[in-house]
Amino acid sequence: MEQILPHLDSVFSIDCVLFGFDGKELKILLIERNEEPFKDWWALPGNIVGADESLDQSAARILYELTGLRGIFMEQYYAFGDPNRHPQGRVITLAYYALIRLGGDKEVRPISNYAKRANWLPITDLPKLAFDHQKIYDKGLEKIKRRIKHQPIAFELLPEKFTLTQLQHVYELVLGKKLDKRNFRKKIVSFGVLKELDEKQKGVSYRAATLYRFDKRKYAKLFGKEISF
Amino acid sequence: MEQILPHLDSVFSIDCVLFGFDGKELKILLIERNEEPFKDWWALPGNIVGADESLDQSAARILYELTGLRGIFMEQYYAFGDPNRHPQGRVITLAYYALIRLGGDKEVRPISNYAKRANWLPITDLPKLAFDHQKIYDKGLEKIKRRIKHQPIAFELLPEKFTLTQLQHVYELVLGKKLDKRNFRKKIVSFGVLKELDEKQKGVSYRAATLYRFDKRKYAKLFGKEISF
DNA sequence: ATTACTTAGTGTAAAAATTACACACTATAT
DNA sequence: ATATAGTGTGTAATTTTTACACTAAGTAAT
Repeated sequence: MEQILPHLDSVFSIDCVLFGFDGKELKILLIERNEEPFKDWWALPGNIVGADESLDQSAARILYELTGLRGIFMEQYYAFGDPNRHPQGRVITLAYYALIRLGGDKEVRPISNYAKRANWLPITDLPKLAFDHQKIYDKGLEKIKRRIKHQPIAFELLPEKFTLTQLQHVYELVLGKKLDKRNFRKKIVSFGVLKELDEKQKGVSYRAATLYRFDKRKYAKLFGKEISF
Repeated sequence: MEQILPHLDSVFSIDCVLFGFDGKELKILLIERNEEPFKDWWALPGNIVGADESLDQSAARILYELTGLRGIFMEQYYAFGDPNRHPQGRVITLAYYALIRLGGDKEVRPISNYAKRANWLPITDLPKLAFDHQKIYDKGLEKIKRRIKHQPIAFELLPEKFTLTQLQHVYELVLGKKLDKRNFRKKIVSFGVLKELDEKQKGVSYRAATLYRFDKRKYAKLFGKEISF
């Protein structure tokens, strides 16, 4: 984000709310700033849009630099441009959210000159954020709440193969409320975008659940029809 | 829009899709450009964001300069920033839509140095647009299609007092499909945000319909509950 | 005053979707 | 074998959505 302050009239940046799900909690990736303003505060990762980058490319780059991940689902959702949102000058920022399956292989590796460190923090217990980043985060959460009701974005937070209980768990965390198990299954299956696999969950000390996969083909065919939770 | 091209690395502008309803058709306000690039083409009105303006303020100013109207409902909906979207340099633009009741008092008065003239053109018959403005418009229409299903924005296109048939007409034009009269009335009334007036339509050569008004108070009370069409 | 015309305004039955709700089954661990 | 923890399933009641057509009210013309 707003770490660099060239003497231009205005700066255009992108800030990202990276939502991660580790099987248990919904988290976002925050960086601890190493520079003024807001030194030592937690902030959303962001950066200035490069001269030859599209907006989506820029967002993907920012995410890559911070996590080493590519091919992550990201979407812009709101531009913040209050003249006073940055204490040192005019910075208009476009917010993106990203959805990431955590807890496997890849570690977050914060290699950034303006960040001390980066951490996945549960959204249920966030620190105070720098700039207007609380507002940006709030709007991002709002956005995915609406999105998850109509678009198949929940799968982006899960491994390729998942159980229906895990899927329900994602919905519950994002929507912030409990859902009925039987009704949830009935509905989600009725959309016809899940493929039931001949495979069971492994490594659990109880009856293993059936694994499912999101079937992009079927979804593409449905396109136009509205999914609705 | 992008008429001025200072020698900056990047320019940040706002483009507006002004939807107007005159009781019959849904129209948008387009300007005919007087300068290269795209001289003589039709384009969405837009301008560069001023140094001390918020984004919403800037959008409101652009609308005011073109129409003389203030206090119009506007909302940002998408940022377009392809590096090649403007032939002469990097211009990132944020798109707003506005909803305007046409056909009364106020005339559109295009006083702009870069426009020959401005015209309300029916969305059913639009000319080719400059830059990527077709894409911007398409996305704007998409946006209000979704919005009108969940938020009470239809009223912005109507006079303060309107008939249910007029309201239905707005929905039909935006959604691009016919709706059933009885079901429409049942539903819209069931939301409980309309106030039936003791007043009838005037100046029609047939039975006058009852007038209604959008009741902001009632709507505010419902806030949180979702309207759904 | 009669008539023709145009839109307003209304109800119901069938179908579909949503909700609320509880227990037996399966696998593992001890 | 037993305890434990989560899987997986059905139904009835309610609500919502859909499809559908005629009478009433007012205006205009004769």
